[in-house]
Amino acid sequence: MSLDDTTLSLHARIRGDIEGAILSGTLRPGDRIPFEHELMAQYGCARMTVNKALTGLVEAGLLDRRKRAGTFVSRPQIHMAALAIPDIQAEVTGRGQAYRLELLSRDLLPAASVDPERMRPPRGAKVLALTCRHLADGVPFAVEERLISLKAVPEAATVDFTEVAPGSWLLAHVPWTEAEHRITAAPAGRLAGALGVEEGMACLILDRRTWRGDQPITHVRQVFPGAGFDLVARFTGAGGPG
Amino acid sequence: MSLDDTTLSLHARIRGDIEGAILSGTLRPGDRIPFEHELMAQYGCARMTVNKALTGLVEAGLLDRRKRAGTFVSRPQIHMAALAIPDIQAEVTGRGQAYRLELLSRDLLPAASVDPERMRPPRGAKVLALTCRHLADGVPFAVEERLISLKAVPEAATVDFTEVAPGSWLLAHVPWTEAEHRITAAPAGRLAGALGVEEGMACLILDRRTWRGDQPITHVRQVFPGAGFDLVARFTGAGGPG
DNA sequence: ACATAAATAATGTATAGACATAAAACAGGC
DNA sequence: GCCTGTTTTATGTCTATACATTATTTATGT
Repeated sequence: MSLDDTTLSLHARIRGDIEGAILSGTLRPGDRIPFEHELMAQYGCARMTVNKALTGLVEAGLLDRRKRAGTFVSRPQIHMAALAIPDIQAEVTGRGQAYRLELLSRDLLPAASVDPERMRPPRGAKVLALTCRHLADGVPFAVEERLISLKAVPEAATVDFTEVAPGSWLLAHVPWTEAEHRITAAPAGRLAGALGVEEGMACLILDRRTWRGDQPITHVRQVFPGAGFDLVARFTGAGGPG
Repeated sequence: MSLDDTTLSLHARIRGDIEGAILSGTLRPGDRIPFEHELMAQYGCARMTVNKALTGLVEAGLLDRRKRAGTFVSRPQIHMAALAIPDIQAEVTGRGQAYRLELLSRDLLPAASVDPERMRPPRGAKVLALTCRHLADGVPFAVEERLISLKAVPEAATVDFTEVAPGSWLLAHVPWTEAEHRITAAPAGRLAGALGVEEGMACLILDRRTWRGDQPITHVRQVFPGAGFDLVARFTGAGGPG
């Protein structure tokens, strides 16, 4: 089962063997895998080493363990895929295109005047409202309206967002604990005018809200022309297709 | 820092303390946390116990460790959010609406005739091609074109997909290791006609491909009318907003 | 038969110690 | 200064052992 082991620690090799057997289908959901003392004998190591491998696979969601009963292959239940939070600036420059940012508006709003559908900042907090246009090789390809709670990110008030895109800056500086994405298709309206597309053209709208604990950090609505822009999510892990 | 500990194991408490300090912002990205021997003294336990807590936080992506240098709070780099793979059937019935499936076409294709952009099945494999329409309370709201590699899922050839939606069946029966989603906005075209929307109406198109190892399992293109249908992805974890 | 108690067998947690490994710090020698 | 070894130090891995916990099995008393 195990391949080349010269570079791998033993617990990583045990883990890899079992993971491989599960992902290849040799071990199927519900199957019991050998007891710790059997794996000890099989690999000629201490129980703690086997235990470390199995504990890791439990955390990864591949195994379930029950005292006295044994260790079993989990039934796939995490039907999730990862959607990369698009860092527009990094993606454009990563493709070798020239990225340019235009700051169309910048306002400081009191918390009370913020649409609660978009963000519910704490009472009395100030909110920075930005409207930006993103250009690749001089051609506009995205417009974004963003709210940033200065209660959560006070440093944002002093950042020059004509140089670095607000999304890139936030990605690098502020950790979040919760995020919600909402993806919609809609005909080009008010915002899409700045993209230079025809009225009524199908556009992709990405709403993203992030929090740290209970505190809202940012809300952004990004509008992309439907033609030529996809959101791509790629995921490696265990689950079931649908 | 630690709250109630009566029910938690010591390594879990250490881990929770550090995780809490990171998520609350007390510890910031790049900060060094105490050395193992300092945490040993602080919690009055063995190094292995501290090590187990820290190793778990490394696997969770919250910490980075460098020999000789110490242990540091990770810079948010996992800019990912989870996009639930939509189980259309479960979602509709979960909202208390009546779900109905219409199988518009069912074909068995040789591997060679499959568009390689959609799927690259192994030579000689047969591919099941399905076209379905999903209805909620009698109203069509999604159309899907799906390919299923019978090499990967031979049982699919015998399933009656007029009863259970192919997505739901695959979710329950077939594990995958890799998935790719591609989300596009486009005006209603050929497929969207079956939705009963006007020509040119903005639609949301979701392409999903899944693999187990190198082997392709399924490709599906689902078309939703732009009005009234969002994809929502919610994620709890550590990262940075953008 | 049936409820209850005890033995058993698996995982869960923790320990103290040992050696390996890698990167930073420090020394010399040029 | 600059390069090159050497030492130091923190993490990485592994061991052998101990006791705790929990679900199952077996034994026991009525």
